[in-house]
Amino acid sequence: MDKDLTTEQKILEAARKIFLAKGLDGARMQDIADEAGINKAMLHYYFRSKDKLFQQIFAEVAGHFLPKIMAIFESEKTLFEKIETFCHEYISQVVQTPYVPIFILNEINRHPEEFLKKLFRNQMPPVQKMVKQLEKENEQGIIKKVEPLQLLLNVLSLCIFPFVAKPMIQIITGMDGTGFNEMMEQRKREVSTLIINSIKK
Amino acid sequence: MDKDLTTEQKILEAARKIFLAKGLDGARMQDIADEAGINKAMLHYYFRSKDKLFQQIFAEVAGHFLPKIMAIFESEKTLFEKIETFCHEYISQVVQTPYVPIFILNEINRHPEEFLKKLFRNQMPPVQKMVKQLEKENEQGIIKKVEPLQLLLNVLSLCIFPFVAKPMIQIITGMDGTGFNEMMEQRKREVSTLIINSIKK
DNA sequence: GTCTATATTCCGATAGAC
DNA sequence: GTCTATCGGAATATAGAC
Repeated sequence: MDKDLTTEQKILEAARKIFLAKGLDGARMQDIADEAGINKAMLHYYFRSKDKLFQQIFAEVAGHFLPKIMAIFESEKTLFEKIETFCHEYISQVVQTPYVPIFILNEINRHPEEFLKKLFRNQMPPVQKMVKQLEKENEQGIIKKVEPLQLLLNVLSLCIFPFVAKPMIQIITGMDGTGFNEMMEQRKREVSTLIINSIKK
Repeated sequence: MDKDLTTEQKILEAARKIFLAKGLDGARMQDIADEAGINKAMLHYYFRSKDKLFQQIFAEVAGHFLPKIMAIFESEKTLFEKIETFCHEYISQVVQTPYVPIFILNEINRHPEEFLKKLFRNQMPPVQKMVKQLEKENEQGIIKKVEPLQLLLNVLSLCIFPFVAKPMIQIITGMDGTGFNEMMEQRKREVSTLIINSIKK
C-alpha cells in the first residue's frame, strides 16, 4: 500500500482520499492518520493544523482540474474540434476520480473565503478569446450566433453534472459503477454531437 | 423575524436554513438555536438529537423537490410540452432556493445510507412510461430515436448544474445574485430549445 | 522523525430548577 | 415548556521521551 513513499507523501495521499470522501467538516485527523498508516501527531508535525493540510489538498486538486476546464478554448483548433476534444478528455479523466467535481463545488459553497476567490481569479478563463472565435466563425457562416456564457454552461453542465449526481443516478437506475462508466463512455459522443449540432449552421 | 410561530416551527425553519448553508457535518446545534432565537436545550426537547432533526429536514427538502423531477414525464402532454414546462418551472422554483440541489446531492454523496435509498425507491421515476412515449412519438415520425437515460440526463444537467456551480460561476464571471438570476431567466428558453431541437425530426 | 500520553477546546446531550 | 449549568465524549493540538 505505502510502498517507499516519504512520510509527507503518504500523508498527502491519505489526506486527499479522506477529504475527497468526507469533505473538510466530515474528515477526522484520525481517519487520515489511519489511512496513512502513521500516528496522528505526525500530521501536525508536518502540516501544523487540519486547516493547513486541507488547504494544501484543495489547492492541489482544484489547481489540477480547473486549468483543464479553463483551457477549453485556449488552443488554436476550430470550435468544433475544441468541444469534441474537451468532452472526450474531460469525461475520460473524471471517470478515474469521480468525486472531484462535487468535492470542489461543495467546498466552494460552504467556504467562499478569500483564498478561494484568489485561486479562481488567477485562472480566469480566456473569455475574450472565446468570444472572438465565436464572432469570427459566425461571420464565416460556420456557426449560429450564440451567447458565449450559455454555450460554456451547456458544455460544462452536460459533462460534469452526471458525476455530481452519480450516487443518485446509481440509486435510481440500479446501475453499478461499471454500468455508470459505460454510460459515460457513450455520453462522450452524446454530448459533443448535441452541442455541435446546436451551434452548427 | 420569529412572528408568532410555534417553537417547533421556529426550530424547523432555523434548522433548514443552517443545514442548507452548512450541511450536516458543518452545522452546529448552537447555530440553529441562535438562528431560532431560543436555547440549545430546546432542540433536544423537541427532536431528541441532531441526527433526528437533520433527517426530518432532509426528508422535507428532498420530499418536496424530488417529486417535481420525477413528475417530468408523468403528465399526458406531448414530449415537447413536458420538456418546455419542466425547464421553466424547475428553474423558476430553484431560483428561490438555489442551495437545495447541492445540499441534496452532497448529502447523498456523503451519507448513502439506507434511509436515503428508501427515500428514492419510493419515488422511482416512471421510466417505462417515458420509454413508451419516446417509442410512440418516434414511430409517429415526430422525434428521432433517442436513448432515454441520456435524454433525461441532458435535461437535468442543463437545468440543475448552474445552481450547483452558482458560487463558482459568480466568482469567475464577477456576476452578483441578480445577474445570475437574469442569466437563468434567459436560460429557460436556451435549455428547452436546445433539447427540443436535438430530438425533433 | 516518530511515538505515547496529555492538554485543550468544542459540541452534543442531559439534569434539574422554575 | 423554557431556561441555566454541567456532564461526558470526541477531536484538534501539543509536550516530551526515545
